[in-house]
Amino acid sequence: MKPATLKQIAETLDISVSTVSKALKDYSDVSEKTRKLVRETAAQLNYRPNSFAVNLRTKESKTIGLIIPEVVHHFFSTVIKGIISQAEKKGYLVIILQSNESYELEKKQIDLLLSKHVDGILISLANGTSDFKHLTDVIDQDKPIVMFDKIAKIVNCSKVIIDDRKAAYTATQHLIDTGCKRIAHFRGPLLPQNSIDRFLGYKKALLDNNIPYDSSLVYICDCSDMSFEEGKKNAAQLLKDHKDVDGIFINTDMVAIGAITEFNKRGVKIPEDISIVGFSNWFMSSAITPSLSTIDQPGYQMGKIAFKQLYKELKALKKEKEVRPKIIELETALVKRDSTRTMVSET
Amino acid sequence: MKPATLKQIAETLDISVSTVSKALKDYSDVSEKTRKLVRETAAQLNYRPNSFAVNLRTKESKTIGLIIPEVVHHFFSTVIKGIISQAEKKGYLVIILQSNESYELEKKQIDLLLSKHVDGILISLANGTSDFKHLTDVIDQDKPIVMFDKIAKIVNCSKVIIDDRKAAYTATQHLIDTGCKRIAHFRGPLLPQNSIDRFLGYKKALLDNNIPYDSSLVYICDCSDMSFEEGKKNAAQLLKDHKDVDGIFINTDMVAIGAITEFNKRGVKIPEDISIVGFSNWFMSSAITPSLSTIDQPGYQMGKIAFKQLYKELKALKKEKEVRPKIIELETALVKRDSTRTMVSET
DNA sequence: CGATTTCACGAAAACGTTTTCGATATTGCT
DNA sequence: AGCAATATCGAAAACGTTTTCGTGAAATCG
Repeated sequence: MKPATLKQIAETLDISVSTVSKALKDYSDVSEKTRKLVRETAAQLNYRPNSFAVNLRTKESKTIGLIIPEVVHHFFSTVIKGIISQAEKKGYLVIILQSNESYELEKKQIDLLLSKHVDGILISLANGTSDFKHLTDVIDQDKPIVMFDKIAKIVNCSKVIIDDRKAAYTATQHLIDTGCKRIAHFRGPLLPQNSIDRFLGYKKALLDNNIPYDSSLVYICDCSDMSFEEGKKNAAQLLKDHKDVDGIFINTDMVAIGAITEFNKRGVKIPEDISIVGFSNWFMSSAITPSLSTIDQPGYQMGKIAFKQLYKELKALKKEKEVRPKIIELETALVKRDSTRTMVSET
Repeated sequence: MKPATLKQIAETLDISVSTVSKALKDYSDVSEKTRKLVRETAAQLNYRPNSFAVNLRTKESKTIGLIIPEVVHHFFSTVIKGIISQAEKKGYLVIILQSNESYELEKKQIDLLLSKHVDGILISLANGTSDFKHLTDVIDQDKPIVMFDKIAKIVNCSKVIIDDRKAAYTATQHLIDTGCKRIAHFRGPLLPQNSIDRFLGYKKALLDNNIPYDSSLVYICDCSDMSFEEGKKNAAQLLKDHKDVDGIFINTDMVAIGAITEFNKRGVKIPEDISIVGFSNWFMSSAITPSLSTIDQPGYQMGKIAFKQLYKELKALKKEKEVRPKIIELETALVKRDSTRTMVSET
């Protein structure tokens, strides 16, 4: 019933444990004959190496930790999928923890992972995180850590990101190119780097086009699990505050869809009265009416690449090689749909 | 740099390893004085028990495995969230694997988890799974396994589910109550139990109301990642085949939203021309226009309860107690929205 | 044929913990 | 004082593996 051990194989064949171990691992100093014998009886006894013992001996668990702000989120779950599929290919399993966008929780989760001795950590930062000691602690323990999407520039580790500023610039430029003159921005929370960068990209695009930046056109939303509602609320508020706005660049698709729903309800025509560009290319963006122009953010690929980088560092560390942090930037793309007008030059 | 061990604490205090271990675990046979001393130096040296060694000794990893058909899925990610939040409370970590709705992969994932010696397994079956040896194998190894949502009735283990048949019956009855006479059904794949049960509930509701069952009104969709498209396609097909249909009960919200999108595009009025009830109460159901009447399926709670049951069995097994499988049925609720008419009695 | 190399194997330590069992020292009691 | 009971500790085995090192036998070579 219980899985067999090396010792049991050794006893049935009347050889030593060491030889059995070596036979199973194709060491050169065991004859072809006994090697075959060992393999056969191992199969017979349904031998499975006891991973606990292997871990203890080799000091690695072949397991990595993954911390994300929120599991129930289309973008993040896509990233997760990319990570676990890639990890599995390399024989790694992944333990998922959630920070719930809380710095305190994030710290606790890191601690949990360290105490479980994962080989490395993949993390996307919580919105609330502004102190990074818990992260540098990981690095100090010689455990590789790579951040993705929501990163901290200041921490010296590998990161895989997109160029949020550039993407936001492109999005805003698209609004301008299609004739928008007065463009609002629904931005994300104040702390996270990508929400800052998207804001900056928006601002720069305005200035480059000689459109004055007006801070009263910038609305904040938490992007929590209420983002759809926030989108509706902001849209309603915007209609009250600024009747002259004819375009909005919105920090994330879910909020944008909330806004569209609100505009639809109030008879505001999209894109004629107001054009909208979202961010992420969430699945629903193509389903809503009108479909949402947005920035495509390659989640699956981001997960895949993040793991690949971690894996590289894992291997390097094993060979005692020095690893230098790498910043990997993934390409984004503007997806033009029905929530923005066609380009003037295209008509 | 490297974490301290019991031995190091013992040496600095010039006592034995055993005493240190016992002091840290509050054994009664160590004096208050040394206990305090040990705790202090442990903190000083930043001691962390080596989980590999603990695992080996105690034969448990405080880790469970979770296998789901698809991570990028609103319902499942909600379940995942319920599971990890509950597991964390009890000091368990969870390793997530994906079956991609493939039986072969599912088998492989189970094997992976067993070889990693997880303490128990939580699983929602792949659509393709019709043989269950890989699951009974787990039970035979005395590892607890509990299924949720997509289960196999035949396997003798705990399950947490909803009453799909009843919920589908309620949904269909709601269509009838609001005046629908000819009701179609977009069903899920043929194998999974819940897709079967939902179909049966639909059928029974018809018969109980003396509406003849017409198999040509039943459309199948895979519910893969293309379900939105499938919804559109089925809706279009339905319009071609049966102009007289005035209500549809749809296996899952995503497909229903696809259908709504298609109907909207073709000018079919919902709920006047065709009423629709979905299944799951996916977030977007309340966002789409018209908002979708649906069956609320408590994903978060399902995850929570599934883990709780597994935890119970884990504890029972530790005490060598016999555990008898338990079937836990969660309540669903009909959520009435704008895709169905108001009840005749309510007007 | 003696010396050296190669081959095949085993003994044993090590990883860091937990737990049983015994040993000493202290206390309480008659 | 003598004895039992209790408090406090340590030695050591065990969990199952990996890996180093040593050893004898066989093979090779001059």
